[in-house]
Amino acid sequence: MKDSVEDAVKERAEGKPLGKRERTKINNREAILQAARGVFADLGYGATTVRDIIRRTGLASGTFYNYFRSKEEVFEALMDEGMRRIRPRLRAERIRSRTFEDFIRNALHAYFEYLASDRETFEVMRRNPNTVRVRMETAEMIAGFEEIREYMEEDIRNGTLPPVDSEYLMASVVGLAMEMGDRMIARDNVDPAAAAEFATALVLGGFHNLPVAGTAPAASGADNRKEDGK
Amino acid sequence: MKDSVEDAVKERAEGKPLGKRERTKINNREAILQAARGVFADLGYGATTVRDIIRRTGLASGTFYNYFRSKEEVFEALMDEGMRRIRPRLRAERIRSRTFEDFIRNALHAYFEYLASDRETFEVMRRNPNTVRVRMETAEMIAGFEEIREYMEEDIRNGTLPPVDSEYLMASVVGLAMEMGDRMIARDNVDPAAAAEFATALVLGGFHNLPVAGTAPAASGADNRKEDGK
DNA sequence: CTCAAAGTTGACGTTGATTCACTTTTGTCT
DNA sequence: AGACAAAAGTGAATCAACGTCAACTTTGAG
Repeated sequence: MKDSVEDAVKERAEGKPLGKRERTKINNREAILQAARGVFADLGYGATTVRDIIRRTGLASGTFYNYFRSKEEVFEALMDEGMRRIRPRLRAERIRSRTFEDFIRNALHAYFEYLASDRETFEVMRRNPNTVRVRMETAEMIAGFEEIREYMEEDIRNGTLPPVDSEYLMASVVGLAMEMGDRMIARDNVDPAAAAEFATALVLGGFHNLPVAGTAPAASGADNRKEDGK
Repeated sequence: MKDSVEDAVKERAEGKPLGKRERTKINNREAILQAARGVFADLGYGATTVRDIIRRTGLASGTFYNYFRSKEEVFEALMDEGMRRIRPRLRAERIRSRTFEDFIRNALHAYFEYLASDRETFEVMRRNPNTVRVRMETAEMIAGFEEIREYMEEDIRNGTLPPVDSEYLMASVVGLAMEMGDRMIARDNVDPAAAAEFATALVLGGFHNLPVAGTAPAASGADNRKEDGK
């Protein structure tokens, strides 16, 4: 396709004299992913067909299958890509955060900021004529969530965080962030800082009162009085 | 199919002498939904075909289309059904709850309780060989979420809840509950009470500190202490 | 008992998925 | 440079599922 310039740059940058074969392979893969991003965003995941994707690339239908086995795999690749971009940021925030509070605040900021910047990729999950939302649990995704959970466990071990159910806590934060993120993106003027602030306040305000794992769910005074005055 | 007994009961219960025509219509629809529940749970949403569903009912392919236009519509019907079962419970909790805290606590209990009881329907969203999760934003779903948001607005008006961004708050609670619910269901021994307690503590611990809507979210520094003491 | 309306059936034409024999491109070796 | 083998691209062909519809069956009213 259009080699020369970009590729030459790429070559030089990496010091590796990529052969033309390698280059087109990369280009084709990228072209497919790019096309897919667009089609998914336009038609929604359910409605797009492999052919819709190929059509946008100009490649032959057979070629597609040299790169991906199905549209699902393409979608997976896109999600993975997104997650791979976020994870290093989270890790960075983790490193520079001293306390659990810091980490949550910084991580949420990083997440909403990222989301706002890469809108298109994630709009896949909304922009659906039929309103079916999809989320794929790719290896990268699972690993990302698990990493967050591990940070929490660390904080439990070092006492910054009470010994709560780390899976639930991770799920809460993730669920909250994703759902809020969807709404944020849907708004007219996207304000990641505000969203992050909101989420942070909610999570940090509450985590001290969480029921402590292992203990009978009775403890932690503030709540769990199941309405019985009837 | 199998009329007689059940139907007779149904008839008597409603006082309406349903004709055979009406009855089979109901039965067929139910059979399709039932079959779909099973197939979705077995194969995952993406992989199931309309014909997989029909096959399990013994009906002819054409008949399916007398009831639903596509597998999406079936899925939608299933989701709607779930939501229609939950909403009255939430509404009931709403009525008997005096404060925002009460409502949140009771609603979360109701939700996790329900989820545990109707596992199969919602396992659709997990049990996926490919790990694609789907969620459908049906009219009923949207209305349900909106209803929750309205309760929150009410509480803002009557002062039980500070004037926070109700859409975000609703999204937070919903996202948190759904994600936690998924994990809860995946566990060996499902304990809705524990899940509800966890979620309640998190939400209620935090809502006092939420940034107040309308106020400029201006400062986005590492820590925004938004204490307008109310 | 008769008949029109309602509902069911499954074969059929379409469309998209996936394969694969064949062609073109690339890199290597002389 | 030229020849050749391996890699990659191509699109016609095959296959599966979709959704329709003309023909058939059941229902219920008269």
